[in-house]
Amino acid sequence: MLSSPDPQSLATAVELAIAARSARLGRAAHAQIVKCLSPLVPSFLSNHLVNMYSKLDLPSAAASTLALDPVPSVVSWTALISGAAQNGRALPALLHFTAMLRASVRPNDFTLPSTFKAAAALRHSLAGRQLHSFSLKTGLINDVFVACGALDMYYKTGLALEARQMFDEMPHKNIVAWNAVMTNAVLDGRPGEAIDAFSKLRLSGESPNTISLCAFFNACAGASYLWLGAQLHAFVIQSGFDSDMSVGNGLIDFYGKCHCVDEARAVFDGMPTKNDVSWCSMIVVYAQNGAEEEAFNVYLDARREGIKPTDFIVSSVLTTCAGLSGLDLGRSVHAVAIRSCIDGNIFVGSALVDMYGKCGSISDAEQAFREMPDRNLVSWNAMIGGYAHYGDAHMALAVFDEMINSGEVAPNYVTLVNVITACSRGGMTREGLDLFETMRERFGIQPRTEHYACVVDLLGRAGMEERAYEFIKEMPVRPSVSVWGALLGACRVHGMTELGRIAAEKLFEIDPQDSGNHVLLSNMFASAGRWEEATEVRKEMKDVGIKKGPGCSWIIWKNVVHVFQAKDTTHERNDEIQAMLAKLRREMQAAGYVPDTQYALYDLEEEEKETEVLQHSEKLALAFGLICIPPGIPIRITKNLRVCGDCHRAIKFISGIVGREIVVRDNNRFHHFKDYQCSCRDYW
DNA sequence: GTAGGGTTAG
Repeated sequence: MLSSPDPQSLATAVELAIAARSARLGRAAHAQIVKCLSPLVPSFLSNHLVNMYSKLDLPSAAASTLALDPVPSVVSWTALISGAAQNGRALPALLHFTAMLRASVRPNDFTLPSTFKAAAALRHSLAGRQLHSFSLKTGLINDVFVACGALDMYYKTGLALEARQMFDEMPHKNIVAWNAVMTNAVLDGRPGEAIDAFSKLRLSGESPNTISLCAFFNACAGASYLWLGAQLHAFVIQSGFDSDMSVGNGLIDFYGKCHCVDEARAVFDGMPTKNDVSWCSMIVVYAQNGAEEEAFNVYLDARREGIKPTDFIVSSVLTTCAGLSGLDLGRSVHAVAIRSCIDGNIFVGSALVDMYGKCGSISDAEQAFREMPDRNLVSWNAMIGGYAHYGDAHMALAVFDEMINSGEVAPNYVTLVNVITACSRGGMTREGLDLFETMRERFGIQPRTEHYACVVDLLGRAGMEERAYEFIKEMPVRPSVSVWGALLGACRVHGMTELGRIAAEKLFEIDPQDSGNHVLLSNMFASAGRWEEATEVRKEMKDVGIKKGPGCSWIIWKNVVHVFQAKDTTHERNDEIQAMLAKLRREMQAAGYVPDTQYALYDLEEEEKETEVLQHSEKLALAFGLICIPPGIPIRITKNLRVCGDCHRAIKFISGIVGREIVVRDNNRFHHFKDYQCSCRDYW
């Protein structure tokens, strides 16, 4: 007969399974232990096994292994509790702790930190206090690990005063205590306090470690302290910390939040090893700095590198797709989410609702919303925002009522912005005003400047510009750019040139460099035939050195973004596009279309104006779409400015002539064109 | 043999 393996080598096999993070190896080691040593499995092997199952996040295997130990030791219990706490199962962790006490096993200095962590995760300050007094009575609080656990727990349960007091009273402040102070200051939105703690830490003679550095960069990112963070980056390079992955990830995020995209990329490219967090951070840097295409490319690179699409990555990329208005890209990411079994994650779900809403597929947004296993405030806001974008005020209000009645979550200021915007787009002026006037008493939400802007927009769209102006004059807070911008936009649509000029001048005062407002004013004069004033505004822009961000429209076809500017002839299929435009012009005119040349931007002869409006970017993009997208597939165009009035009329005609569905998303809302009609019913 | 503080998203 073969000699059995000795218990020590069996323990080694269990440890190897942990190191390899392999449940298969772990189960094999367990089977071998049972085969060789049953029924007398020594307690120390039982400890190893519980630890192994806990670390591999197999909670029921861990619990049943412990249950089969006739005398489970403090080590087994501790492994069970810490496994639960580390893997986000805070309530089971606390339940194990009480079960341990009931079994008359005394917790030790290794048990308490994990238990504090569980109480902190549950935001349960009473459980935390109870654990704290337990630590005091047993004297375990004198252990620095236990004290740090209590400190962190007090911060996370919102008792910052108790936490500070504990910290001040600690006889020996180790690096973990300092780090807990810093990370919690950042989490609670007090980056200055974290930076302050970092300098005190250095004065105390303690050396910062990678976690202190992460917290520091995080604080600099939150406060946009570019200079301070860049200085510490130099220190990081000197001290060799830059090869650490977490520090690198923190640096990427820091530079991204300070809008230094190239620096973030340089850190990313220079990292010796990258993980999913590094890739995700890089995607977010591009997405949050207006480079959605680049963000999507980084995602594709990550997939090619074999990076697992995590819930973080997928929700970030979905936001990118929303920004690009890339419905097909978004759908493909949705498929990835399903295959990776993360479509039930609340972040992913909300991002899906948001993406489908912003890409104009409201039924998909609704479906994604209804299928979410859990919903929170952000999910509801995304759904209401989707209907607002779509211009369906009735559905936005219906979902809003459903949210209130469900009692799941209370609305916040974003919710109110979305509902009032929906009322504005859908022409429900009375309902929108009612919501604004009662939001404070009904929902306890203080109106912010965003809400005032919504109301100005609401009145302006309904043709009540003068009333909107009176409303602005009576505002208790200083009107922001968006408030005056809403008035200017309304004046442009309704040809209220004089009031528009007042709004524009206020805008120039607040933000003299913004090109959009100058262009809007100039266009308004042009529409009114006041060419001299229009030219004057343009000239002023040139003199002050304002660069005009070009208006452009784009269309995504076969994963390629095709961008067009007005009068753009640079596209490789320009000849076909021009031929298509000429053909459309003839057919539209036969159907009764007359070009609306008030939207031409220059003082030209009538015929030249007609040619000018024909070359607007949305028409070029549409012509391109008609050439390459097969019949039956809706054509989706996105524009970075508001769609022009002539283009709106023309596209209504074209949708009927070619018998196709055309969806235009401008910076304001969606227009679904079908059979000579638009979903906005010409009210926008 | 068992433990603490961490980077990314809607």
